[in-house]
Amino acid sequence: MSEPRKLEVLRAIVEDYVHSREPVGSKALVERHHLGVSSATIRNDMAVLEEEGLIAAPHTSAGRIPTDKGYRLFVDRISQVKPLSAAERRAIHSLLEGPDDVDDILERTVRLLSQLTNQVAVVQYPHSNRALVRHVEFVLLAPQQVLVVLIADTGSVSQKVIDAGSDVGDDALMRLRSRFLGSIAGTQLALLPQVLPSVIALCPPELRGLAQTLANGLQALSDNSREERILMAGTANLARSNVDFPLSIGPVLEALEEQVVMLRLLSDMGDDPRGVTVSIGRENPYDGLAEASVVATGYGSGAKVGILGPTRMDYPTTMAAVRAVARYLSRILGG
Amino acid sequence: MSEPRKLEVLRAIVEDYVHSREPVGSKALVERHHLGVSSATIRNDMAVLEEEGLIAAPHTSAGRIPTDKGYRLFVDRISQVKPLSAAERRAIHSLLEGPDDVDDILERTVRLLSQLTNQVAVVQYPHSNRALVRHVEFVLLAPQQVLVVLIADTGSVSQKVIDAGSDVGDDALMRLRSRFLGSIAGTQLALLPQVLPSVIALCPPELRGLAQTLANGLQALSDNSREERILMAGTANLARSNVDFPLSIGPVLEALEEQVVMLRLLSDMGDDPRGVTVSIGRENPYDGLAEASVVATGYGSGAKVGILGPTRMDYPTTMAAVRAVARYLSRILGG
DNA sequence: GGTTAGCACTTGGGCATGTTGAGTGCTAAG
DNA sequence: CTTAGCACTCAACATGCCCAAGTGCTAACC
Repeated sequence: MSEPRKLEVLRAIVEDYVHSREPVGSKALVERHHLGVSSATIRNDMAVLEEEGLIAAPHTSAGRIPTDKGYRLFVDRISQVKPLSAAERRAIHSLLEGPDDVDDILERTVRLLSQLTNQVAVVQYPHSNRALVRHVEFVLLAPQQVLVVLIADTGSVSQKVIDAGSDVGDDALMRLRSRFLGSIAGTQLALLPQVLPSVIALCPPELRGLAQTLANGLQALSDNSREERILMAGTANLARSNVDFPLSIGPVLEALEEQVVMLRLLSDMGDDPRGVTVSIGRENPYDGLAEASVVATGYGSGAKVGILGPTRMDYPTTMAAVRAVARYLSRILGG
Repeated sequence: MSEPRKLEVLRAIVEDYVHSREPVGSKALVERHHLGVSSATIRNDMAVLEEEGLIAAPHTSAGRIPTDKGYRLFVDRISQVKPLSAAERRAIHSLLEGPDDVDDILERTVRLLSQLTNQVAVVQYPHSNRALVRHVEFVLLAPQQVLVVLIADTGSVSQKVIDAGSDVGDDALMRLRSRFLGSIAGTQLALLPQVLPSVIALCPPELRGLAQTLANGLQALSDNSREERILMAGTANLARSNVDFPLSIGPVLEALEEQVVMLRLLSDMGDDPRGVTVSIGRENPYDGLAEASVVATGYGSGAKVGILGPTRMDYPTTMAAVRAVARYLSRILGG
């Protein structure tokens, strides 16, 4: 039995199964793909593949379906990313043009990606490490409540209401605003922790308490504001592709709702800058996603875009779509 | 046949069916509810109810299930809102305390509501009609791109990137900022359309073009920023309660993703300030929701909170939960 | 009049049984 | 190493049967 043919058989099984959703048998295989051998030979090969844990039979006399491990091998060694169709390229082009809000762009991106792949699309807010502080605003909402607004030069705006603990004067707030603004405008968000203490130190003693509170607020905003959130679209696709497995859809929806879960999932996936990363079925740390795969990649300065779908998915085209969308996204939002 | 008993029978059918998910027959009915009559009598009553279109039989010899019309009658005339349990009251109390962001509060609200009801919870961003302009900020992102930020005294922050058409100077922007701020700080968002033209008129001619553009931006922000968005949680509950009807879950997810659909749905539902409004099954304009009901009510100054679930739902408790949550929300966010 | 008991009738669901066809594994020959 | 052939397995489908739940109706009852 030749090694190349064995891989060819696995490829054929994966492709047929993804296409038909049904276990594929040896006879059907030789008919659909012109491997130059008989079904009996294929059967032998399949027996080997099964022994190696790459495929499995749902019951004694049914065809085989790929295991997680089988998909893994397929993705890593057999498949090659399919180029997108011209229509798809055009769709990406046109949908992502227009010099709009970051939020707008991301929203359109997930929609587009979910339509291209027929899966659930997910995008993480862009990392703002390199982003610079463009503006800071303190707004008094109530005697003890201050709204802290942090605006980056990327156009991202984040805000937070903080509790001052004691009454705050409007003038004090103004003075602090100028101080903060003067000191931190233009610095990288990531450097705030190092810069803020010196700002506080320079404040007149009577304002220092408030300054500290505000600094904490800014700190929190720069840490976890945007980049810790995700946007998604296309959950309805779950219902469509999983007509037969309604059971598993619940846990998946739960996972999708837990932003924390999705964020960990995305960031745990390596950061290969050239290609997309795939996490298949049980490779996946979260139990609810045992029958799901995630295809994702980084964009811009390290945030992730990707899709989530059933393990039985068309990896080559999906990977192509994710990669293409990520590239455009990088281009639009700047590296 | 007495009218009151007929209603009593309908009530019993609804309650049993909601509880058991199975068509309910005449015999089971007399056993579980001590109506003082025999099953034969109930059968006669049921025949009448069926004639009136309030209940239906899935097939010749099965029990009856309520129709949309039946639920309608149940909700309107028979049921009375159940008081929440002490534990539930406490949950509402504790989860909604904490003087945080509007976004935070809303997010916690939908989570809470979805847990209380085991349905999909939906909340519309609060109407900001009465909100006052607290602050305005123009930030230059690129030579021709300006970020317009509008901060209301409610703590709501909305932003938008606009294209200036020609290069913008930082100083010009500063001057305009002061002008706008001086003129519109403290005015109601809703009144912006009337106030903005006069601000522009007062600008020096060379700035008027830019002023107009910025004013348009502010206008757009005040119109459609927040109040046209919704937040939701608990989509996983759909999968749980609909174990038997996996078919219908797809369209429902689609509807939920289309914010426009949900917004229309919510605003089309009357605005009875005292009670919750219920829209049952096909009463619902959107086809995908033919087997779903929406229970919603207004809060604050007219935005909606509510839940969406299968027509077969426990209306009394659900309505109670929605009402209670809406009340707390009104209280926290201020009328 | 409304209510009830009794009974014939309908029908989906469960179960045992049989049949079919796809698919396998194995063996022996090429 | 490949292939033909064959016995074997087993889900899926079909058929027939029975049962329980539930109905609708009629005739008696209060």
